[in-house]
Parts: sequence; C-alpha cells; structure tokens
Amino acid sequence: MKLPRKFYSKNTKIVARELLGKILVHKKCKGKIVETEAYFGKNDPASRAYMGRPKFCVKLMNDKPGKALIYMVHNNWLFNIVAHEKNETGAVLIRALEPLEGIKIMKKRRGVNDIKNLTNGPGKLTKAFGIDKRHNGLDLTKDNLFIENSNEKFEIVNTTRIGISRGKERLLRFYIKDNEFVSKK
DNA sequence: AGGAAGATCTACT
DNA sequence: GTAGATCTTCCTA
Repeated sequence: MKLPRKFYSKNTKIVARELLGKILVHKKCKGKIVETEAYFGKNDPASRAYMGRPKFCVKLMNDKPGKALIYMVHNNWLFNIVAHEKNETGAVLIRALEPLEGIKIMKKRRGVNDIKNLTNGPGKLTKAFGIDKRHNGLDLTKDNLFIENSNEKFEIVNTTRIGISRGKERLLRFYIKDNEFVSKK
C-alpha cells in the first residue's frame, strides 16, 4: 500500500523515524529504507534550505509534504522527501536502502557486483535506482516513484548526523539496528 | 572566477 | 580504518 500524504504531514523527525523499514519503489526497483536523517530549514545550519542555499531547495521544503527533493553534492544526487507539519519547513534524507527487487538493474547501473555495496549510501542509492534531477519535485503520492507501507518490527538507533560540517550535535539520524546496509555504524 | 557542498573511490598507514 | 583527490552544480563577489 502506498503511503498517503498524511504520513508526511507530521514533524520531520517523526517522519524520519517512521520511514525506516518502508519500501521505496521506482519502476522495477524496490528497496527497504534502513537509514534516514531529518533536516530542517530554519535554525539548521546543515540544511540545504538554510540561509542562502539553493532556492529550489527552500521552495520545495516549504512545499506540500510528500514530494521528492533531489540535489547534487560532489557528483552525487541525494534523495530527500519533503515532510513537515503545516507552516513548517523540513525534509528527510534517505541515506541507505536494502535492495529487494531489480537488483540486476542496480548492479548494472552501479557497475558493482557486491549487493552490500549497491545502496549503502545516499549517493549510491540514487545511482542504483536511476534517480536524478528529473525526479526533483515529483509527488510521491503519484505512480512513478513512491513509498510502500510495511509492518516490520525492528530496533531503531538514534544518533547524530554524519558527513556534514555544521549542526553535527543534533540527534536526527535514525537507522535499523544491526542492518548490514546502513552506511556507517 | 572562486568556493563550498548532507559523498565516494582509491591508496595507503 | 583513515586520508586525500576528485567529481558537478549553485551561490556570492
């Protein structure tokens, strides 16, 4: 079942946590979300929507929840989902997936054979799924690209965000405990 | 024109 | 496991 817009219309941190274990679907490819990070617009120096960052990021982060936000960093497309309460700003970064379907296609696109190395990083998973700027602003409640619900149970770990230069001290990173596909432990 | 960016790969200690 | 080079876009001067 596809997640409704209502799912994304909550506090960014809560959505980040609840997205764990859900299934990202793009064409023939499916992957379980195993790692996420929450980013806010204002008062978050690590956010792309902070101060003079790219306009389209700010705009989208303020837009309707449930949209895809994609931007380039160091030759890597990063995939975020706009998620926030009314009149707020925020998005959830998908940091890592566990490949479920379309693994052959992912291997071909990534040029590697090791399953564990296919989608265990924010830049890797976009490449494996064939996601790029064309998908920026896409509505995840439509058919092309969306997220499926799941009732799986697991332990969730809450830590600081990684790979950023500012705003490191906040506990806004979530991942599934003991999962092999988390980018870093 | 120059720099920064939420990363990745490779090559070492 | 850590360190350095390098990739592309967008922002500011």
